[in-house]
Amino acid sequence: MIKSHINNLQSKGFRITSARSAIINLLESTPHPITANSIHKLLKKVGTDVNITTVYREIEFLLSQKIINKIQLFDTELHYEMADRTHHHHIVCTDCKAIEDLKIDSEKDLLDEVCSDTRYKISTHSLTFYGVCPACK
Amino acid sequence: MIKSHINNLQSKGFRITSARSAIINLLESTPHPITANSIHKLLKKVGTDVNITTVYREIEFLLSQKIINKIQLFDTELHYEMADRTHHHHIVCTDCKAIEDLKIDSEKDLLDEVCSDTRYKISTHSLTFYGVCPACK
DNA sequence: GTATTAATGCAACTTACTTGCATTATAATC
DNA sequence: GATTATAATGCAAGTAAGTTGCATTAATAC
Repeated sequence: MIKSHINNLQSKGFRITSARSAIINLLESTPHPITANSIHKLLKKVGTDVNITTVYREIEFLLSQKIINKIQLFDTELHYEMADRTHHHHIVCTDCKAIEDLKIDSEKDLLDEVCSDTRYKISTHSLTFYGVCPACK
Repeated sequence: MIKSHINNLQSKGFRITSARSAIINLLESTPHPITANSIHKLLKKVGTDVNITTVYREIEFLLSQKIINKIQLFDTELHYEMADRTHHHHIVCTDCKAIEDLKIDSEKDLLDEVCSDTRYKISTHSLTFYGVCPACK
């Protein structure tokens, strides 16, 4: 049986506050990366009206626990998504701003190529495509 | 004979100020993307002590003229590089913060895969690898 | 129920970047 | 070379995203 993030945190001695569980639930039910601001607004809608500072601190905490990942897209705000999604990338519609997940079949070859070309010890990579989605075309 | 950016701008009726030519020269001689702040500091070193506002406004101008490109890396500052470099990506050392250019042979296959998978009209994409460079390993 | 301390809210701060406006300086024309 | 139009600039103030200090609140252990 797989332990939930909440159970895991609890067993590590962290407190389960309404902000904490609400943010985890929100990110778990959001199928694309979202910003701190969106998290704040969406929590408010659901009745969990915490301070934006708390949202930022909780994001920092969840990052440190490797429960979520930070993502840079083309604008200035950082986005976040659950870390336990299987590895994928993103495609952003420059028109309607939709963000979709993307799986790349040829990814392993790509990584091998870069590893042998650069001699870097690569820890992570990000690949984002920008374009106009079928609906906006 | 290929016209320089300076000549091109001049023939379009834009003025060639010391800030403008210094920033173009700096970016042309810098083999990796740099931030507005770095541009500001480096200009100062060379004796072109312009206001940071001017740097930002010049960046905006050079972007609008498609002379430079804007690049998002993992941190909060935007980076800029000359747009006429042949298409490439970046690899960032998470230790010494060095940024290197990267060419990917299998890139066309990747693009074809994403195009046919998503039906997006893809305009651009960014691919960045993060890791530890050979010197820092 | 009490005690401990993690988590929170608020206000003030920082950083990256932008805007308004008065001034300066490039370059076209005389 | 002087005059002129206006692009470019500097300064100060503003914004937006994110951070920090500190006093207060509340989750959990006992």
